[in-house]
Amino acid sequence: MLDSGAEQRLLQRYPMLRGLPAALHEELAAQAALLNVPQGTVLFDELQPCRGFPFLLSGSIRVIKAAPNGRELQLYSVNPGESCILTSSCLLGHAQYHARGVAAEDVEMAMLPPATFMALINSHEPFRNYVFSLFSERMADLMQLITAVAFQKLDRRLATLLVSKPSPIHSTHQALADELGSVREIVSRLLKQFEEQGLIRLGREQINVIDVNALSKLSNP
Amino acid sequence: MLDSGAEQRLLQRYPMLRGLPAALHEELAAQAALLNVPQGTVLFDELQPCRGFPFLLSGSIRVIKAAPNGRELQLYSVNPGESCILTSSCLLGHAQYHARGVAAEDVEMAMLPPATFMALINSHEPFRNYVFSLFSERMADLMQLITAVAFQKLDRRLATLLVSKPSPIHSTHQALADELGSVREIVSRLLKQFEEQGLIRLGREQINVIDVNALSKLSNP
DNA sequence: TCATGGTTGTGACTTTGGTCACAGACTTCT
DNA sequence: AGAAGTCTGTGACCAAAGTCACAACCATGA
Repeated sequence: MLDSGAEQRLLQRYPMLRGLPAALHEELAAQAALLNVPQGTVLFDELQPCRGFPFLLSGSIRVIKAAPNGRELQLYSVNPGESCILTSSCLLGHAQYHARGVAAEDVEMAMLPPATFMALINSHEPFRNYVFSLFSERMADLMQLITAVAFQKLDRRLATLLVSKPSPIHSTHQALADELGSVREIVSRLLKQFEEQGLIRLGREQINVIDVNALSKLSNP
Repeated sequence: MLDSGAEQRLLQRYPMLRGLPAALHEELAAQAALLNVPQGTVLFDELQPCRGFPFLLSGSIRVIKAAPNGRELQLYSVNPGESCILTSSCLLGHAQYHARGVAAEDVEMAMLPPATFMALINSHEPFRNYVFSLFSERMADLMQLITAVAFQKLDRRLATLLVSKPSPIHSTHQALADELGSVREIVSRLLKQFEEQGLIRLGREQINVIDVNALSKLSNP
């Protein structure tokens, strides 16, 4: 059940929900549940069934694959205004999750029960188009990721990661390794090389990008 | 324009197209174009816009990513009754292709213009659900592929590939390497090892799986 | 301040996969 | 039968990434 403040923010983040037919609008407000979850919470995991569709209002979610030996790889991250396409996939395919979702920061979201989500999809074309284009986007991301993992060396992928973040970057080498699907030592080593080449400057949990151009060239040669 | 024979076969392969409202049914029959393309044809490629939505009637399509150095990696393959979700993605996201599609055998398909596809999606719920579940399935496949590429050694991936095909397998080592995103020599070497372990028997363009159990265990330890 | 725990640096080593070069075998076509 | 092209086997070598072990460093709070 959403209060009117929450509903305002929902519509602001997700404008394609405006102009709903009255009945749907009622149902949306009545059925959605406002949730606050702290950073680090596992929101869903592999082999679990889906319990609903989340509209992210603030914070962000890392969607990752974890290997049995402790290594992990980030598939993508979800930000406010986007949606967890993996969840859509589960709901629409009546299947289970194939990855893990973790709150990267404190997260506030409006959770929609499956039935309401299906009603939205079926009766509101703007929302449907929104879901479709998200599918399309994520699909492209995943394919990009696959080629990166299959064909690109780690220094290039690391460079790509670095330029994709606003400098200065606050994260540990381990966290970067987890995004790339690699290990801490290798990332440390590569970062060191980048520093020696004058591309970045390293500090504790901090990376300053000095030469964006050179990094970009490395990232996309 | 479909003749009634082709339409029969289309409906047989794609039963969710039955029960269309008359107007849509007309449009489908009028707008769809029957195409025959020989093995090896590149049906679409990266950075091209989509020209339509294909219903595969016979044959199959390999969807691959090609690296600049000549290596390639198969993302998935499309068989009759399925659809090229990548194309849906393009059409629905108004974007371009992110991979290449090649006819693995001679292919017969009914090509739907974008506008007709959109009309189908928007007005026929069974078809829409079909597209959604395909999205869901492919998404799962891609995620599976990502973890395989990122975390599994090549012998395991090769074993998986071998058990997924009906024995005897007729293909060259190069073709297997292209499915895995690796190179011929490595695949030859691994196959040799498998043979020495009594898991398979090798012949020219032929692989007989001897010990499925052991291979499966390798594939999924 | 001292202990603790998280973060980083680093060297030695191993494994895996890729590259190169070339030989031998088989197929097909003339 | 001979030539050309394709497919396979293989050894030597290389590079990238991962593993292990350990030291040093920093921040925090007891």
